Amino acid sequence: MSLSAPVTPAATPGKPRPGRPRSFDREQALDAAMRVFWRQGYEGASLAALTDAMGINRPSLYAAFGDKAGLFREAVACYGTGPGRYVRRALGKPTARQVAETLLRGAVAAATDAANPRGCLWVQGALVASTEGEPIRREMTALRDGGTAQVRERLERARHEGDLPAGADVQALTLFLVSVMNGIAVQASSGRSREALNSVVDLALRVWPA
Amino acid sequence: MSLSAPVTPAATPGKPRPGRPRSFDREQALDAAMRVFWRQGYEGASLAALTDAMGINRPSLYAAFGDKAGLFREAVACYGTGPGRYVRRALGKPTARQVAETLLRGAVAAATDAANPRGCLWVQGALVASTEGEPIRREMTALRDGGTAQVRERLERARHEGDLPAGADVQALTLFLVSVMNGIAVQASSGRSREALNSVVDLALRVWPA
DNA sequence: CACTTTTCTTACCGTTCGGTTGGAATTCTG
DNA sequence: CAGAATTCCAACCGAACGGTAAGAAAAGTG
Repeated sequence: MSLSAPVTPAATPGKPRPGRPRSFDREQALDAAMRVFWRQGYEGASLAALTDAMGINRPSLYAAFGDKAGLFREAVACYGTGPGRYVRRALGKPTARQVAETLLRGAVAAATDAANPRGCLWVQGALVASTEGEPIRREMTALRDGGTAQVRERLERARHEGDLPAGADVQALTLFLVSVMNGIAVQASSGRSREALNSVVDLALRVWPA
Repeated sequence: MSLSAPVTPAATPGKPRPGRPRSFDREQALDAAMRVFWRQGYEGASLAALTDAMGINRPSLYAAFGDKAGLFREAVACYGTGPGRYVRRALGKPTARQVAETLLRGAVAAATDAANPRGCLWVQGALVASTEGEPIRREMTALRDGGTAQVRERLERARHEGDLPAGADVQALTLFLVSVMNGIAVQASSGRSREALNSVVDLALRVWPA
């Protein structure tokens, strides 16, 4: 196969360090791992499935990412700057309604993107776990709670800015928003179409005060 | 321990059959298994965890339930006649709004019952799975889809009965309802309080046309 | 009391799990 | 080129996985 590149190309040409350069692109491998965790969950994703998708073997994985939990954490972070980046975008929108709409439409888009697994890694990555995976499950719960808190703070600000009615129940609105997003993720994971889920968003937005 | 009953009591005194009677209550063991699947999911629940919670050993489990998948299917059915029985109750309500409210309040109640694991077995029992568990995951998706279809048919009927506006988008309303229920399940599984989730229901019901 | 039927118990089966070891390969440094 | 540093690869580790075999134990039936 004279078509293939040399067996050991410097994947990240960055700076010349001593020692043999790694033969794979770390970010690319991480992206592949993210998709496996996305489809199979933290515990369902076996090392064999991961290394297979990443195109590397076990010791390389451990050298680059520590262990399975470390790889998962990085994959989740990678999700946040990739498919989940709509959350940060939404929080920067000028009005509360735009925040809500961007969150909901973004959740639908991310969870039904044909180029990716269906659903949401934050939700289905570790919704339940065996006793062994329990720490990771708690981490994911905490991560989701952190996101929820950011949304609540954003809406709180909107209320002070008069962007939401003074009497609006920000806590309830936040939880409603996040719950619908979670429901959309479950539905998308079950195969529901993007159009169907956007009609759910249409209805959810009717709740919005302003 | 003279307090304990005989080592092998006829658990289901029903009809005297030949052979040694089983020493455990099948329904009680099934209930215990259901809780383990509920907490850990289909794949996360190990045979060791199951037999431990059920108070029986492996061969007894296999004799009574076939295999792990068979036990899971029975546990899911048991959930339907137990914690999930609110769905059937909701479908029998006279008005569409009562159907919706019973579904939503029931979802909150079932997912936050202190006597049970948090969340919803239908959702978190097999939301994702490894390739090995994929058939079970599909079964659960189909089961949820079946429930969704029943809700849609019920609302369709309500529309024909004039209980919903003639122009109401029944499909969208159904999906909205089920999505919010799913979101509530995810939130409950993450530890959200019953009161907080009932405030989500309050908001969701504001969408309701009638 | 045998005899049949069913369940219970112990111990085991092969496979897969997450993780590691040791040496060959590949690079930079001198 | 020698030597240090790092990675890659094959093979392996003990533990846990789902599932089963074989025989002892407990009931009904003559």
